[in-house]
Amino acid sequence: MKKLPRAFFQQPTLEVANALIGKYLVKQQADEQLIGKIVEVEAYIGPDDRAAHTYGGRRTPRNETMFGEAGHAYVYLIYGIHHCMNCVTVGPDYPEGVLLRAVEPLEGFETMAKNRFQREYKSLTKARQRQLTNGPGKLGQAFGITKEWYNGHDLQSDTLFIAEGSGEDIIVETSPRVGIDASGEAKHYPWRFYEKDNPYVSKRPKPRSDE
DNA sequence: TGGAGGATCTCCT
DNA sequence: GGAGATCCTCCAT
Repeated sequence: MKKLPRAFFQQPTLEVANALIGKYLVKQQADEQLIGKIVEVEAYIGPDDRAAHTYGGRRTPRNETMFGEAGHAYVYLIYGIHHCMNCVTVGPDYPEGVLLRAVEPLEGFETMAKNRFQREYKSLTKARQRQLTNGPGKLGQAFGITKEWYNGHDLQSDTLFIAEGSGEDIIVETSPRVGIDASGEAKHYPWRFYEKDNPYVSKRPKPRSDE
């Protein structure tokens, strides 16, 4: 399992987002490893991006991590319930990052099933199995990533990091982002990246534009 | 299989 | 006071 170096995250945000598809999210939990292949992400480029928490350089206690060094985790609470994980990119004082929207479980199925549904994996329906990690809040819960423990976490550590993938060929597609309808121009930016035809991708892009 | 509505923290108006 | 980078349950097809 080869950890991605900090230099990877210091590239331009859109390049990092594109390159993250197919990489592995790894968490060391007790004596078990949780591994998920990243299949869907979104880029958030603060200063110019109305949809970002850091639009216009807005700086609050919540998003302080985004202003720090690249290669750290920005974990925030959304709707008061769900934890979502981002990778901070570029560098200090450039509040940009990539939201991890979905992963495909590769190792640690039992732990993920327990974290999500308090059930054994084999007792889950097919639909539930797919719902383990096919959304930003879901993967956060499956991996046990909370803002209390992991906001500001250095991804060079051994407990939570991003690793090189298998090297398989991956077809990456792009689309506008999800869930940001009220964000003006930025909602049209094709800053969502996902692996073509992967069943764990959270949502299919809309068949047609509704504009 | 899909749409409506509720849950409940953080920040802005 | 209200909306949000969401997800779950319930109910109707």
